[in-house]
Amino acid sequence: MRRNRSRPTPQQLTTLVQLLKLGAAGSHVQVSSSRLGEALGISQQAASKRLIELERGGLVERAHSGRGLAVRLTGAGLSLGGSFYADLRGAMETGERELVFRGYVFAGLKEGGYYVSLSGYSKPFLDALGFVPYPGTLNLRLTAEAMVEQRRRLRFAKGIEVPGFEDGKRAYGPVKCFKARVGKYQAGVLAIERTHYDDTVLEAVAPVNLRRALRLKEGDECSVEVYLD
Amino acid sequence: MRRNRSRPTPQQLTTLVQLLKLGAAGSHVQVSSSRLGEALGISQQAASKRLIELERGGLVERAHSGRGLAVRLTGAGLSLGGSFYADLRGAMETGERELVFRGYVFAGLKEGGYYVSLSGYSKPFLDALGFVPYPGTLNLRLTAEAMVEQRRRLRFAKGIEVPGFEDGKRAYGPVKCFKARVGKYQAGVLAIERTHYDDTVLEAVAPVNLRRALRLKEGDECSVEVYLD
DNA sequence: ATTACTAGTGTACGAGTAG
DNA sequence: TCTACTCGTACACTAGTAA
Repeated sequence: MRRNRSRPTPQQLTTLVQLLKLGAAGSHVQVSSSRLGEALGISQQAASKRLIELERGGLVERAHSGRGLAVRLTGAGLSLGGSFYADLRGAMETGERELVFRGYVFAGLKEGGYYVSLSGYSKPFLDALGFVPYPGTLNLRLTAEAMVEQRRRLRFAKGIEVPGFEDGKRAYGPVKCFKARVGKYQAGVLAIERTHYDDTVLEAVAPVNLRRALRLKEGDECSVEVYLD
Repeated sequence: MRRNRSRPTPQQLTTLVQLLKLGAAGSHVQVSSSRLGEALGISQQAASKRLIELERGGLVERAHSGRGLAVRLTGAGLSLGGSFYADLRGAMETGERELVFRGYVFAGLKEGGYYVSLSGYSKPFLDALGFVPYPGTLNLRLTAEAMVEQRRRLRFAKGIEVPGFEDGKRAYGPVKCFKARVGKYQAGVLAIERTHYDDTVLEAVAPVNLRRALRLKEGDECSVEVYLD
């Protein structure tokens, strides 16, 4: 006996997820088998076959439409994708909702500090965190491997989105942040993700100059509580 | 040429997700290849091979431990699982954050009504929705297929968890609900999921007796706004 | 352009089994 | 019990190509 046929194959599942990413959840999405294949890293022919298989299994509706296909998940497909998503969310969001970081104060690259200093971010930050940040960040260098791993969780946690803005000259993108606490001060942590290198740095903002308020010097140890929601 | 080897195979991905569900994100998890195989719907031998492949790819750490194996995701594995999750979340949470339901008032099975009438739920509901519910629910029968599909989204949306309680005799489980509005009244919608049949029913609660307040009779049409977050 | 057939091939699988 | 080897097979894939 091969496999319980009532269970979707990994191929079916990943194809379904890809279709969800393409927006085939609510309404029909226009997709060609070559584009789908490209997105999945397989050939056009294999993508075509996968769609046919998904249709056989009652997971998608498939109709020829102009140059390509119009595809939409059926109720069964949505159920499958939805429970897969719900399961994964349960797995990813398990654990503490509050992370304590410990690291060492360092000057940093003033990247976050630059953004916080822009007056256009004041209102968005007030809405997101409940305070207007002091124009400068407290940078912590994370050395312990456990801390770096913990930092990585912030990449994939939802966080709070601070919307971007334009000032006429250029546009400033949205920033993901988290509510936090440093010592007795209400604070926020910025999750600006550019490179994997960033996982050793934690950037905190607060209504006050944290460095001065807590009398922190370069290299001092410091801890930050981050609230995941 | 087969496939771009830098991309995980569907098999690798689903195995990784299963490991995440088993809690291999933060710390090592004790798992036997047969149990993993069972969870994945494959044989013990295949599960063993998949773990070896994942280790080869640098996605998990694997160590023999007593009777079975101790498995943990590496940084690369967490990154992969995390971005997969983030992508899927983006896909699933796309669309309106506010759903408008339209259906017909009917007597219902009084299931939700029974729960709301229990005094032990009063405080949890107050915390979750901001009001103590009138002991009875307004039941809407959804007939339009679009409404039923929309109703299905509530199954997989996160919602607000109303914690359960014990009253000495028995324990009452947690209930998922959403903030909502019926006419001019602040309300809530209960998402008690027992069977797929439930997707044609929407159960609303409010601080007042909605049926009386809105002068609704059996079979009257009525609409409910549900807020997904 | 497309979709999707056919043919041939690599591989993931289950079964059996050793350590 | 466990893990994980070998082996034979079923199948998902790529390539070629028709419509």
